[in-house]
Amino acid sequence: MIRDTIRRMITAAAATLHERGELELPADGLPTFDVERPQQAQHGDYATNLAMKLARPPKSREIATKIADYLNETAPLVPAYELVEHVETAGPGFINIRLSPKWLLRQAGAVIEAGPTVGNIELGVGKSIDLEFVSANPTGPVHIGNGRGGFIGDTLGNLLRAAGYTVTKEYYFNDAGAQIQKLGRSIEYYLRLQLGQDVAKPKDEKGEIEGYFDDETDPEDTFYRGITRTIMAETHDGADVLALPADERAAVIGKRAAGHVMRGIQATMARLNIQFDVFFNEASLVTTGELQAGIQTLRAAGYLYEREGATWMETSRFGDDKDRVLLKSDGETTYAASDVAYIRNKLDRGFDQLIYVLGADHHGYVGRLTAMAQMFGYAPDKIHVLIYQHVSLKVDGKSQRMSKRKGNTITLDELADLVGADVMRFFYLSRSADTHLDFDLALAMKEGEENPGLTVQYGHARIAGVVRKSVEGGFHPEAEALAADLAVLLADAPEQLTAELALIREVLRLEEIIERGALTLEPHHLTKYGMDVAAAFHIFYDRCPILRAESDAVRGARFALTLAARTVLARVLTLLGMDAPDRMDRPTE
RNA sequence: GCUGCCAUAGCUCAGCGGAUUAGAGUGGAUGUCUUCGAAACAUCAGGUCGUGGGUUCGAAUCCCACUGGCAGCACCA
Repeated sequence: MIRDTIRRMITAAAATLHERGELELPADGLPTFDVERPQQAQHGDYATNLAMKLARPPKSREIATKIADYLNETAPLVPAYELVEHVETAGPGFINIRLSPKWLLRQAGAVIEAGPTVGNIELGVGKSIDLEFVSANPTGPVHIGNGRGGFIGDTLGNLLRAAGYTVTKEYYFNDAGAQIQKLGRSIEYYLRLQLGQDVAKPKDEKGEIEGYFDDETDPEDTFYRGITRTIMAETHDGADVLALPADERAAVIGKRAAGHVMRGIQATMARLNIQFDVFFNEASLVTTGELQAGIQTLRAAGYLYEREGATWMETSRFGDDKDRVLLKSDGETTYAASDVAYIRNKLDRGFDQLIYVLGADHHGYVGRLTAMAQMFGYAPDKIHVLIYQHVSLKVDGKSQRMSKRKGNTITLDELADLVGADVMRFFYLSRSADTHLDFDLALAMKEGEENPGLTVQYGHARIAGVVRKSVEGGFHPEAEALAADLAVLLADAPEQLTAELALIREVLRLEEIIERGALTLEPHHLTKYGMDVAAAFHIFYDRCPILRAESDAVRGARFALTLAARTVLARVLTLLGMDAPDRMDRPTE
């Protein structure tokens, strides 16, 4: 990576100056310093604050000058530093590094040759990560809130893979426990209704209606009745299941219904290109005995105790704010019990890190998860929890909490029908996970027509169009590009050269974007970057004729820039889980 | 009460302790197609970075308090 080279160069310069006695360093060596992209292009390609870390102004200015002078002397002599054009100092002691235009342009070939692996780095090579996201209960369709976790998780996984990690994308289905019974009773109600029986909706102990139902105020909401029809078709109009003893009935129907819901969720995920390697079922923890084994282990380790008839685990010993109930007073396991078994299952699979992408309503989970890992003897820093803030729905300019009861829930499928998967992905991924997402449907639909993400796709399609046209005209873009010497572009008109250099600079930033996204677990930088690359290409395209370039040599060089841009745009779109189209339908006037 | 998150242009949002002009998209104004795709490009207008302190040579960025908003604090899942 370019930035690493710059950093090594600066470090070496400081060391050499120190040996010569021209630079004082603290006893514990070089302080940590930043190598960053200045906000303003006139300050060069990279800037470092090393001198300011070593001393305060005005002394920092002296140090900066010493280092800059040294670099200017040595850079031309060291082959590895050929990327540097000039080093200068500015302000309170910044060292600004300007890259060589010739060197920059010549990187295009390597980008094209890297193809779909462009931007890959080795940050995580040899490390494995389990990445869990969505994990919505199989009791109903996934809504636009679950979608946020889905898009963030999926793209984060892609990003981590690009950074070299081995990533398992995982979905945990809570297909055991009370909510499945509840689902069973709800479907049983609909079954009996279908059969013309006189039944009432199921109720809890307090006599309140409890379960999962279609919204009766919305004639299009037939989700649970649809599931019911499917089950009727499978069970001789329900006869097979309704004949069961009462205590088994809810479980059997619930399990069957949950299976259908799960397949529906999987279809929704597939449609949105949210990919998973593993769909893990909570129920399997029971059948394999892992649930009981986990409890045994904790008991043997002395982390369990009885209080008020229930069995608790001492998670507070490991930093959780309170202890958690493992077994209820009626002997049933809690959700936390499954969590314990599941986290152990994951850790025993040998992952170096477990990442959870969770909604803001789960932020109290962090302490509990790390405590659980420690109870099994694993280090707490193996657990990383990425919290995304909630999605609320904006109706008539007012945001309100989504509520099935109020009939203002939107499912992911409904939204995908309206705007399409690519628009959704870009819309969601443009925002940091920390921001509250007020989903304005009217705005999303408008953005669907005029979406920044489409500009990125259009950039890719536009390039594909140029390539098509070139081939039709008898040219060989790829061969010409790889044979070209881009240094010929240095003779271009200033306005053109500026656009060409801006484009290659943008293209070469991909590795840094991937590194940053992987280190901070923030996939949203990719969308911004995609727009930057697309914009750089569009400006280049506007100023620099490709096919009609003034000479064969210039044409070849511009083919190289064009194909490098295509390579990076395709990669970014793929990381974002979007299509990289070769053509797009023209918008209607 | 305790914990986490948010407040930046009309709107939706970036902004990785820095550089006398804080960015993008969108919306507004005005130009640019007999030319490789105008879903593009160019120019202009638009901001007390919620408020008040503090740390620092330097704060939208770090710390504290406050205001407003969201979420959580179950023998629910």
